[in-house]
Amino acid sequence: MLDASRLRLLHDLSRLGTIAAVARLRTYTPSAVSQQLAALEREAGAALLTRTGRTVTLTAAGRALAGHAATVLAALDEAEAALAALREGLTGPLRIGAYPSAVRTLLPAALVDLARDHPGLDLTVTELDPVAVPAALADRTLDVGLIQDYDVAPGIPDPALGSRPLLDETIHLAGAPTLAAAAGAPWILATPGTLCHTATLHLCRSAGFEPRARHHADDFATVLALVAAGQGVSVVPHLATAGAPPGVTLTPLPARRRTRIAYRRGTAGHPAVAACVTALQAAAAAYLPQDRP
Amino acid sequence: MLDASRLRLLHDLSRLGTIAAVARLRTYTPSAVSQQLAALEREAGAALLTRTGRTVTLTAAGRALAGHAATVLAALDEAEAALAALREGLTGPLRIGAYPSAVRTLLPAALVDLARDHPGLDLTVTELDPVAVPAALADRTLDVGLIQDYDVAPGIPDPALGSRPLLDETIHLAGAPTLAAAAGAPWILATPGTLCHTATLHLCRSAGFEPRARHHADDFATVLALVAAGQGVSVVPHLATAGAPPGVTLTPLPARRRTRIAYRRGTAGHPAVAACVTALQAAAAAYLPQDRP
DNA sequence: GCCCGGCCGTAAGCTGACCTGATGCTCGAC
DNA sequence: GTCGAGCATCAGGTCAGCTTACGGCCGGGC
Repeated sequence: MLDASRLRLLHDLSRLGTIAAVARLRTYTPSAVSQQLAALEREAGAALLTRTGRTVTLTAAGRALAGHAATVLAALDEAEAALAALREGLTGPLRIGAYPSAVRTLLPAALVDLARDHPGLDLTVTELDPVAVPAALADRTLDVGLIQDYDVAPGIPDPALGSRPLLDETIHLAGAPTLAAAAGAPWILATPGTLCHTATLHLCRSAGFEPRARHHADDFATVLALVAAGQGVSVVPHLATAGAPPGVTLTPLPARRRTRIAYRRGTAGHPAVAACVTALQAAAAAYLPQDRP
Repeated sequence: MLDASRLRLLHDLSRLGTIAAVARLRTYTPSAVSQQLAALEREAGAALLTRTGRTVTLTAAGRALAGHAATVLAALDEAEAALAALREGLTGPLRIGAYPSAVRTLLPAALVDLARDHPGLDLTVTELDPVAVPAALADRTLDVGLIQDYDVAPGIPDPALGSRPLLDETIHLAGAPTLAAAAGAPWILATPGTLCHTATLHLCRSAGFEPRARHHADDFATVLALVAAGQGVSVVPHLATAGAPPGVTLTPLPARRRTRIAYRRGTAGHPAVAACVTALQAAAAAYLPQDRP
């Protein structure tokens, strides 16, 4: 019978690409991972990976088996979720990943609720960009994470993840009355590669111009402070406008940012995940009434 | 992470009922099984079984986990089937279970075809009653098995198994011109517990009488020999009438026996299983034209 | 062109998991 | 009451699997 922990290593390899990365993720030595994958090849009776250059790539059989490994791992997730659902109280670790502005606004209320209702839970919050959430969930570095989706740059849903809607916010232009007026102004952009950066680019390009970057800041509080100091213009979602410094003009734009709470598909039935989803949805509902377009 | 081989032991236990039986099936000592299940309980964080009298029963958590274990094992089956499908030639063991009359009639032709087309296959045939086939498939004692279903006593399909139709035969009364004439005659019955025995009982009872058993024989060739010797009457399916001794009157009855070829759901995509299914269906087609009602 | 760093595989050695066999207990049947 | 079946625990030996150490290979940088 194929070994599930070896299948997990293969599944990790199919996402990460190198044995060394898998070893770092699982806190093994690369040697151990290499040996386990070699054993899996023996079990499978087929070559699963080939050395290409100084790295390895999966063969067709390797890719096929990695796909089936995802199914097996999801089934194991479901089994563990079912066990957790049968246990008396909610206990154990729950690792939540969210982007900075959510950590400051939504998370505190949700964490208080969760800690009050389920004192046995061991909550850990990690701040990270939404684009890194799917990988972190697959890595089992996170159990729950907030992902985003701009209507101007819709994302493709990950088939390994389930998700529930959380927020649907208006995007505001900060520092200028209209997008046309902001076209020539200096912009405050996020670091390239983040979702925020690409969404801003999409927004400006669909308005017919390329933003001229002057400053780079990921934190919206920092961004708004720079705008208040007259250092440039930027776009911020509704959630970030709560504590905006006075004197910053905010103009709603015809663009929306949707936030969803995501989890591995197999853990959908896990009571801790379900409790976290409801707590976050309750916290989001407290913010929603302020953002009716 | 839950261990798949331990989950398999739990799954076995849920079907077999005792740790000793699981140990016999897996050729372990009961001590090893007991230790592995104890380790699974530690992993699961819940009591999975309780001692009741001198045996054990599953708790609610144990039953739930056993159900999920079936899902995990099916996913592992599918992964192995996918690997086998990618391999060059068909190799490896294929264990076929069938009832005696099929072993004599259908199997030889199918085995010849299979051995010719796939010389790498290691074919093993086991003679057993259809009622034992689902358990043997679940035990992994068999890979493919013939199951039966009388329209007078329809069976309930096993959700863990897939199947394909193979034969649909007329049942013949042997040794008497009509069922009414056979009511008072001595009967040759199969051993109680076999599907054949219960089907005969159903047939007689729906005709309004209880068959009086005189001889017990499971093999239809033996049954027909006894009928030819004037020792009693019996019912035999079409497949068994091929080499009937002369002088035995055979009367078609308004009852049919359906034979299906069954396999574990996860192995549906296994090329060896698929090849066996097609070979048996081809062999069955050679018998079918003789049995148009 | 050459060196260096990262990646992968193999060999050796040690720790720990796991199976066996023995022992003791409980329960049910005769 | 005795016996047998079933299960758990304990001691002991074996083997899988990890780490460490080492060598080969490729690609980028000076």
